[in-house]
Amino acid sequence: MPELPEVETTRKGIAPHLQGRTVREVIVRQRKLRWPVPRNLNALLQNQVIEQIDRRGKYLLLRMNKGTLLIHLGMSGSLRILPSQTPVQKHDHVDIVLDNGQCLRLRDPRRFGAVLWTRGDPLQHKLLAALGPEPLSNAFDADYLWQKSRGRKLAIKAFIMDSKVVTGVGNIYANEALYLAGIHPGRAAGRIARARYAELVNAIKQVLEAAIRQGGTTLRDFTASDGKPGYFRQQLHVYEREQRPCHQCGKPLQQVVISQRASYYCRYCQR
DNA sequence: ACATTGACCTGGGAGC
DNA sequence: TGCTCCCAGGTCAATG
Repeated sequence: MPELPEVETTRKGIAPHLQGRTVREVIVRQRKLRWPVPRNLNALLQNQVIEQIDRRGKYLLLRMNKGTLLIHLGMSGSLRILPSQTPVQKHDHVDIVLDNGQCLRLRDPRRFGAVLWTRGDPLQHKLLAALGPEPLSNAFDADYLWQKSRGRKLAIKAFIMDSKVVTGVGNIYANEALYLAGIHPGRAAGRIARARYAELVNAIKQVLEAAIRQGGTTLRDFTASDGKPGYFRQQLHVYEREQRPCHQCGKPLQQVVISQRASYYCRYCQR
């Protein structure tokens, strides 16, 4: 489900409820996620103060006094702030109960998400250490992306969805950014000029920023931590719009599969 | 080093 | 109603 804008929307939603609170109890109902949830999570977290909530790519970082809880939402994960007595539903796997009677509840039907504990610098954790730059940071610019693409033969769409190249760009926003930049999603990454990478970097930043402003994209089931959907769907130009008219030229949009993922584009506006 | 594929899961919709 | 098949906001590990 969530790409960077949905994770950032979640972070903004939960942070005010968590910051400065003490963990009273952790309840784990299902340990089998993408990686096993630590057995002793309750013992690890109990009585710790949640100091700060950060995001790195699609990971949420709950920084506490003795370490950091890493949360990844996978394809179908969501986090809610609820009164801790709220009856659990199917796929509610983890509760972090706070000292004010509220709890942070993870729901994840497909269980591709992750909840991991790490001491020391969380950015050095195995899963985070190799991540590429944040797409909204200054480190992510035309020079970086162009340099990185030299000699690469894979499709540009797969290239920008590679978390080692840039982190946080998933299937929706890769499609949208390539449309805005006028680049065909199947074009080899190494055969795109530097000037076009400048367009692409701008498009990625703009589409992510706009989506964050709208609270993310709800296609099927994404909700923010308050249960509300994201409204960026109304501004999608190509994603899940095959056969519908291109917003620039009016001709029907195409759908193809690139690197096993559905890809949408305009054959006339994207080269 | 790079590119491709399979694997992990459940739910919802289409088609019969 | 119910079965089977296909698809879905991710990404790591294994394989050439």
